[in-house]
Amino acid sequence: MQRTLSTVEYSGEEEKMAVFAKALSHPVRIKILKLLDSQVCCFTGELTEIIPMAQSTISQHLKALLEAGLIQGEINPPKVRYCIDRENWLKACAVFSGFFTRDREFRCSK
Amino acid sequence: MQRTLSTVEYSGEEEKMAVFAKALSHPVRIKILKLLDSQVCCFTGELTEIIPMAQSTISQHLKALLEAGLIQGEINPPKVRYCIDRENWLKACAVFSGFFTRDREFRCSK
DNA sequence: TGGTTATATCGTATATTTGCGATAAACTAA
DNA sequence: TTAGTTTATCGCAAATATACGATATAACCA
Repeated sequence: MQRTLSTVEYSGEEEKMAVFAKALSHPVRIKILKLLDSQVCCFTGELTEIIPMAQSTISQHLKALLEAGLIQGEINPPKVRYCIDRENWLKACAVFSGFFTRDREFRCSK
Repeated sequence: MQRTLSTVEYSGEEEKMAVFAKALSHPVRIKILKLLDSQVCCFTGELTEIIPMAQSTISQHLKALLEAGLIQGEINPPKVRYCIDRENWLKACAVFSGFFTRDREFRCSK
């Protein structure tokens, strides 16, 4: 990609929100988060049984969610138990709520 | 990309949220929405003065926001006045709030 | 040690996104 | 009609995302 010399400046909030939004920009990642949030499942294997996608693809999506900070992985050999990263979940919730409601009313509780 | 025969099924909510999230997955689009929301500017030209990016690139991002339904464009020759699509804005707000708080407390007002 | 299980990573192919300059399109004004 | 203004679209190149199968890794058990 060609790029100009001048770079656009973004606030921390804008960049953080873009990272969270990118993690949420694929429906299968939303589905995974909902499954984890509802405690229906925790292990990768359970996800691969529910979602008809290659195991490597699921693993790739889990990595994306990990890197965005939305989930945590706890190694439980030979399995890995995934769960929502509540701290960042709240952060994401606050970022989106703040964005959509700005100077207007907003609430975000656990 | 290779694809298996079986396709993953997504709910309307999951797909709608992914579309909104994708629109929000680039910091410059977040910045544009914030500028439009704060009424600081409305015309494409004003955005190109504030954001150091090629006019064609800004126009491209505006198109992405239009297609996601987050903004509306009102032709005012030879200019185009952009503004937040409040109806879909509220829809997006509800989708994200619902997602992040699920069975827990949540509020989303204009 | 070797085999099993669960998950991650690699390599690859294709699709999509992002950015730019150049150009087209739509309209106004002279 | 012609020129000017503003915005959209085209064409291209580079980067990133998405999906898969194959393979590597890590831990356990026999």
